[in-house]
Amino acid sequence: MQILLKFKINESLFLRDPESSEVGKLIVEKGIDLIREVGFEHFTFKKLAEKINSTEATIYRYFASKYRLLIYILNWYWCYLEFVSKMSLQELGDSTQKLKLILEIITHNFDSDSQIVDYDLEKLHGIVISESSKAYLVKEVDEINQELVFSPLKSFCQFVGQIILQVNPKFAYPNALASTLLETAHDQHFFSEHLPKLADNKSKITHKKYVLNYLNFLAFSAINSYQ
Amino acid sequence: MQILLKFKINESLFLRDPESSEVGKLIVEKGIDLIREVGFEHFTFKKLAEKINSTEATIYRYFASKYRLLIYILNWYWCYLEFVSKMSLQELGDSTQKLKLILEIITHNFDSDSQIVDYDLEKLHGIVISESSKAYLVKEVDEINQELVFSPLKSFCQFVGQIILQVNPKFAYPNALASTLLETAHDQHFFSEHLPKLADNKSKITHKKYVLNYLNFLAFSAINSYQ
DNA sequence: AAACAAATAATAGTAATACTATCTTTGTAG
DNA sequence: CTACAAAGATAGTATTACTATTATTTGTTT
Repeated sequence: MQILLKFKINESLFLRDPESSEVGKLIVEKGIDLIREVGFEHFTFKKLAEKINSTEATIYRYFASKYRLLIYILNWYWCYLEFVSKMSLQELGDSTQKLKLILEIITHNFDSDSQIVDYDLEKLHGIVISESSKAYLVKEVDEINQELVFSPLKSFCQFVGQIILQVNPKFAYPNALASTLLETAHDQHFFSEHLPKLADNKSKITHKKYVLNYLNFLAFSAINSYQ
Repeated sequence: MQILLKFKINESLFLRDPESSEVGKLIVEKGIDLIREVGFEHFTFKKLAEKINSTEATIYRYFASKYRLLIYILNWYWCYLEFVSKMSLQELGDSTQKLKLILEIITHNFDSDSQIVDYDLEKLHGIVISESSKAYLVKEVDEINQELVFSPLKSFCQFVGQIILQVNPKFAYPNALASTLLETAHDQHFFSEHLPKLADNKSKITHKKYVLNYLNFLAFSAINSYQ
């Protein structure tokens, strides 16, 4: 079975809905490729226009800036995370097992990925690891936060936070731990790959497996420690 | 007593040593102010030149790019962290107390700060919170890492890792936990201030105190959990 | 089939950014 | 007093992040 996911993305992120046309879809799809290839700092609409055989002006009719395109892409990803989590969790009754599954999804140690055909999830994961914090670590964070563009991220973290509370109702930091696990998943993947002294991936396991093991340890030692 | 700290910063980060002249010192000092004020994305050498009544060309004689200046500033900060940690820890015998003190230093809940007069540590802390991950989350990370510009960061994390091992010699993730604590200190401070739903600062305590409490909980529940 | 609007392509242009180059002035060391 | 290095003043280039204008294509209605 192939699944095509469509999420309602905050309309303030685009000028014209990229899902509404072929060029629009190309902008997002090849945008992901290009950001991945050159990094967000070197990514420009001009280069993207060349890649999709279109023009800068056309891309600007969809997105006001490359920054908004990045947040659009991340919004899609955060919606995907929450959707896949909720779908996969239905089968499970035990909240500990639920949290374990969420950590698998966060670290991309999860195979439902292969059935989803919208965007290349591997490339998307690469962007999320290196670029996602650039979405909020900006001077304008409070203004853009008012536009609700971080709602999907908050929503996902609060969903994870509720499952953490199911595991231990007395736990004092459900939202903080949820966001810490997500951020640490990105950081440790990046460190394991590029700055290995900031990680402890000694055995020759994959970066993903290493991160999954570490997150499991971190999450459950925190949750199960008596408050 | 007033303390003036001088660290040996990696020479590949500058073209001319900014410590060697008054303009050089101004570039770093007012650079910290300006990055703080406008954010790294909006920070330019032209604006900095105006602020110090000098010219772009002069700044370029010290630093090849604004990016190198940022890493220079972060290097100073990482050296400061390790230095202050090592100094303060001499008095303590208990390794648990040592780690607690390190968490105070990381979160800036520590008063030796006031005696140090080189750079404004509060402003520096602000930059570290919002901009430090931009130093390594770039496409060029592997090349610049070869220039050893991340050595002070790695050195500090490994120092903290060793103390973690003193607390629990069986602990499997000393370096990962050290880097996680540092990054989480920044993330949670930022979230508590700007995206509070990603944190759990319910009571009306300061961001710093909240982060300190959370880090203490996170660190010791991880370290004391049986491997 | 003609008429229409909407989207896109093609092109040009602007202000700001990230530099590089050159030439002059200034301050200090021998 | 000379020399020489640092800094100032000025100019210039390529790229970036846009905005604007016009022309062409495309799909839809009548």
